[in-house]
Amino acid sequence: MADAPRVRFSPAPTGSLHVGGARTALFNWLFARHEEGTFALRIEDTDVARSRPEWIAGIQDTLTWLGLDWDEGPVLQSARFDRYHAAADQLLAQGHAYECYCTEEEVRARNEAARAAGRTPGYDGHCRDLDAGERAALATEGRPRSLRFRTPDDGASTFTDLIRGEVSVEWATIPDFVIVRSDGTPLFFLANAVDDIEMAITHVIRGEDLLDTTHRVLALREALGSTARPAYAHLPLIVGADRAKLSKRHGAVALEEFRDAGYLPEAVLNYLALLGWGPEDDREILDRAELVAEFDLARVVHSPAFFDHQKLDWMNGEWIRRLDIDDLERRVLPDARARFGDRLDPDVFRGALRIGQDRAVTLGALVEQMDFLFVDEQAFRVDPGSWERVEKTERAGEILDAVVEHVESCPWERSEDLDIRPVFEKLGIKPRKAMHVIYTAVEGRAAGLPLFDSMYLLGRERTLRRLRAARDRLESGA
RNA sequence: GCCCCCAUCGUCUAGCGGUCUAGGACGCCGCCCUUUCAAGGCGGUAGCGGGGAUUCGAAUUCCCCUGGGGGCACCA
Repeated sequence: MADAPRVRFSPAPTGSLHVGGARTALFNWLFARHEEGTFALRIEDTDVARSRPEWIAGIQDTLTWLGLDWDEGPVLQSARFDRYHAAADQLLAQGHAYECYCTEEEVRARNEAARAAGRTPGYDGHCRDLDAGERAALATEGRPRSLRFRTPDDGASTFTDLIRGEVSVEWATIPDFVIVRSDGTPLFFLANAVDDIEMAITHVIRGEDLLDTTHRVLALREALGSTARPAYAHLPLIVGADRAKLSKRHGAVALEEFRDAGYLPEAVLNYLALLGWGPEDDREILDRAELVAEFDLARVVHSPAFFDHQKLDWMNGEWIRRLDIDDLERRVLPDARARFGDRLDPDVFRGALRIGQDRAVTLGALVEQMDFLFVDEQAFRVDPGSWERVEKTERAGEILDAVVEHVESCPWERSEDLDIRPVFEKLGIKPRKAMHVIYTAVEGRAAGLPLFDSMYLLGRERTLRRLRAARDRLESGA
């Protein structure tokens, strides 16, 4: 067990957990569980200004919702600044880092000038080789002092990525970078390197957008005297419809949005796992245990994956169908209570779940579909688009009359009693042509829960009232 | 501009030199079922970016091109 792997998920708490972060967390977790290693949570909040405690809590809540439990942490980098300062002092003393007196504005201005001139941007080494006198002079001017890491002048940095194989880059193309801000706070590179060393991280699994930074972190580790190197695995990016890295402008990307819309954690987990990875066989629906059993970094694909909401929808439906009725009820109840309050009748609710489970896409949509059952009768409204269709339907009034007559007189013991197909048959109208009229009248929209059960759950009185209301409205042409 | 990564149906992917007239899934289309439909069943549409090279043989190996993406912050 000496070499049980240790991995970490290390988000920056500058927002809620989004799709890309969740996928990174998932792959780390799957790897740790499959290898029976350790999964740690580390919060990279070195950017104090942009980090917020509520985001830290939110990220933990979302991970918990997904069922991604961590064995260590959360380790907060903001509580470990002394470690980073010690490391910075060491690097400075050994000449791996130097004091830089350029202001942020100056550096930015020179970068922009370089870009405009068609030259490669990046720190130009302005303060790289100052002597003690020059440094003292700049310091007495009251200039801000940051610390920069001195990258090698020549040679190349090479590491073997578990997914991509050997990745190499010339040091000459990597400029010196800041490791301690002028306000004294450490930066990502430093904190990341120090913590990975101290936490004895063996495998770093993260997004491909960090591929280039790996060279810098590796150089830092070496400068800090670490002889061990973690294995790196850079996951392909998740992209939007324009093939660019997924972000807010692509729509729903925060996991909380999916949770609130009624996506099941099982489905989200399952879908995310299949984004850039898959088991050896053809299975698409896999539960947590199956994912853990099958997970293998070697099977992670190399190219970016498009986040397909449609496939997620399909998968969510699959997972909803797999729930037993008690489980389904437990998951939907809070939302239904919030929506319907006291009007929520438990028996009717359960009945609605039974008939709705078969075709539900999200829990949220399912609750919305049963709105007509719990709405205050005065507040019952018909969807305008559906009503338009009713108005265009031939003999709609006649159909309503006939159904009213049927509902008035038929037995009312079971939902089967409410089979109104014979009514259509008598009228010589195909149910498929005009059934939507009754759906709209009773449920308020053309597409909804199965009709006969719905009418039965609604009760004879309310069903009749709505049918008659629709009849009257049709007549008055309102 | 420079550096890096990537490249099979619209999308997610299987494929790791012959068994590929390229398989599965989502979507889409059609048909069936049916209580309209957003469920179910059956079927269909659709792809190896281009050019060289290696080889008896290339989706699979190598090179070039093209295309896409990522990075180049006192963000992470």
